[in-house]
Amino acid sequence: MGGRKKMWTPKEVTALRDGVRKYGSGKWSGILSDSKYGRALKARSNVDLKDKWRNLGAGTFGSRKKKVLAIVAVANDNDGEQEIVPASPVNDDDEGLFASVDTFILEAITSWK
Amino acid sequence: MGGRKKMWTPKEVTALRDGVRKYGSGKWSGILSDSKYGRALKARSNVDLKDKWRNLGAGTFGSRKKKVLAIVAVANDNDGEQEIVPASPVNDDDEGLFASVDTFILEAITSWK
DNA sequence: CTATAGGGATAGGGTTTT
DNA sequence: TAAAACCCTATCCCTATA
Repeated sequence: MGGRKKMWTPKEVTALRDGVRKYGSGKWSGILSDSKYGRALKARSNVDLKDKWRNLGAGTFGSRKKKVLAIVAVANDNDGEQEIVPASPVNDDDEGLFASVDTFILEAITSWK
Repeated sequence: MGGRKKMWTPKEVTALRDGVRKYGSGKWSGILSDSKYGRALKARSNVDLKDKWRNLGAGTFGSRKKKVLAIVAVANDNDGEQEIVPASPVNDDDEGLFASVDTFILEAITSWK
């Protein structure tokens, strides 16, 4: 029995949230029947949508303002070994560049936990 | 606060093994409901059974083996924009690049101490 | 038969204790 | 440091109801 739990991807969550905005909470089959959202949710059943929506509402994902928790990068050291290191802006001018990375990682974190 | 941990007795382990032999791995509540095995496992919950079966190392269930570290890199593209790219092959599916990179980042963060 | 809501169970990662 | 026991919870299952 491998991989019983299929974690929701940010893409799927977005499709679900957009679907609920259009059809309303509880219209799971309707959302799946919509080509725009159903395509991204192909691997999910109407019950799956219901369960995920319940979890989103009870949890902290919500619509709150998100905070950056961490920025990481992978670098090669002198021995050619790859390692994960904290990545932060070198100076103020770099903040703009890292902003998009922050958002990217933040989306990953919030969808993960 | 002493004695928080209740070590499993040989009698309990035997009941668990016999129960799994009859009902199968994953049927924890079923095992507890069976008078033959549930009696010896009265002090254990279904989650306890799951946890014990896992650290008994039985089969492929609940392997604690660590996943291969996913690697990502932060790079500058031709326009000078910063972006995160996979540093190892991505298994292409219909989720697209975003979902794949997202997974890499999640695993990187998970492994990051 | 199809669909949703709600309660319950399981899988897998994380944490604590020995 | 390792291993056993325990905790957290996203995901999945069962079933009453319409």
